[in-house]
Amino acid sequence: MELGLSLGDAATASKPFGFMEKSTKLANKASLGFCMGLSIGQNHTPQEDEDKEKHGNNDHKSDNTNTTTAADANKRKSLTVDTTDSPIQLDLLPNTPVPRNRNSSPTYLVYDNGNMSRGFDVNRFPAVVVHEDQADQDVAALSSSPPNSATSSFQMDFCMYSSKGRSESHNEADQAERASSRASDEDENGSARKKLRLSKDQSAFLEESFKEHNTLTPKQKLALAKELNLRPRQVEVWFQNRRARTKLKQTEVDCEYLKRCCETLTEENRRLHKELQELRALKTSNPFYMQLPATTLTMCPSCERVATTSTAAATTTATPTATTAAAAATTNNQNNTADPTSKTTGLSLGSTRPRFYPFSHTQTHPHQHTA
DNA sequence: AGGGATACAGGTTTTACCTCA
DNA sequence: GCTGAGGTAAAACCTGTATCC
Repeated sequence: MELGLSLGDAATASKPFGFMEKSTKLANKASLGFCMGLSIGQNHTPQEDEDKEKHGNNDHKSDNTNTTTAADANKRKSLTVDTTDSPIQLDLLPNTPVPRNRNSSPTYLVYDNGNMSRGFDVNRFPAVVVHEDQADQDVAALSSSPPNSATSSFQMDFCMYSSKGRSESHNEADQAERASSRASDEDENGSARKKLRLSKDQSAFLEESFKEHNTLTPKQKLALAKELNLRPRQVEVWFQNRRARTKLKQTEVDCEYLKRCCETLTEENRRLHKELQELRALKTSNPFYMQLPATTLTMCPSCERVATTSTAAATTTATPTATTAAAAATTNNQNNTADPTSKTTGLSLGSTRPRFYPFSHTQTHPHQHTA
């Protein structure tokens, strides 16, 4: 029965990993009670690990086979960001570049419809005390471990405490057995990449941490890893993937919102075209009504704005419809600041929207082209 | 200036698990 | 009930780039 974690580094290989201390810290938390079992067998011998490295095994093999709980079926739902129940904050500012400052975190929109129940913060994490020098050493050894450095040789079983029913525990046992069986088979085959399925509690814990800050300092990473009995690399990967999921979700929401904006604008465009046709028809059928003898309604070819080409003072003689349209256009212009597409998305939809200028004064080109 | 270390984003691959026929 | 195919989410990985020292 092997309990050590070999990281392929002579300096760190002799250093037992955090789980050796037993995860009573975490288990003592009533809300997070899970224990870790260590399965016997299927462990690599040091020789095997050495052989792996010799054969160019340059990825971070995860040799710890995790028990997959029956509750994991719901984990995905809990992990994915729920945008339906929560009030969606459509802050569609352009994607701000991720600051490279390691002490700052990029701002992602996290749709959080739940309250922080524990307010977990690894910075003030009570259960883990990482001494500075120790942390530095561990960080240097474990954080962002380069290829070839993380050939772990232990297996973990994160089994839920008895907060669930017996049948579920039975299922978990079955799944653990299956996982163990698979792991055994794959080990015999050699270099199969094993994927650790994080337990529900581990995921929840990481989620809480992610809500606090979606990037990790090396020490935070180490503290989380120790607390969850994971490798720092796993915590790091989890956060990377989590950020990617958040961004993807945000992109989907943005896309949906822009689609709605497009539909709205299309509808408005259709309406304005229709009104333009009505005005043209009116002008044709009753040219004296508008008292614009030399006026023609033309569309500016460059900006597609409707404009007159005469010198007639038309506003006072506009038809009710046209007046309404003018008022609407004015209103639109005034409300541009409230247009979400022009402000919050960072897209210049507002500036390119066709504006209806039914009548204008003394201008052959009635408007200014703005960049 | 430039080179190494590090962190991250974005994309891809692999794996576990679910659904359904 | 069992089984295999297909789909999906997530873990792990790879690569390029930016930043810091």
